[in-house]
Amino acid sequence: MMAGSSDKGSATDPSSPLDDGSAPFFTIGQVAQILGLQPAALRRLDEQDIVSPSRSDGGQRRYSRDEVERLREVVELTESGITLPGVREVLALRQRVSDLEDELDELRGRGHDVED
DNA sequence: TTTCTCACA
DNA sequence: TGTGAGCA
Repeated sequence: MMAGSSDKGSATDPSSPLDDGSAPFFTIGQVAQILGLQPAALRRLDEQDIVSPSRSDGGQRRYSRDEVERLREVVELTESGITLPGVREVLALRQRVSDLEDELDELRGRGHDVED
């Protein structure tokens, strides 16, 4: 049998920061390439508070995997004809729905009667 | 070289 | 929204 303790160094750790979607960072140029946008477009999104990437050495933007996924939703909405302020409203509404759903689930779990 | 901010069209 | 100038 194979001694299962030879390989598996540290490439598939389910609890590694490399798996935390929020650990890996991309430069604005990489994100622009992935989303097919111009670096200036990513800056507009940051200026309009649609996405808030972290900053690293020198104050350069650092986009995490989660930020890139959010950017992808934003570009889809903008390409649908929605303006940036409109996208911001959609994102806010989506978050509001998730928050209310969580609250609703909590009320149900406590045995409370949820009236519509 | 890349990214930054600021400004203009 | 895209591009340019000047800087770190």
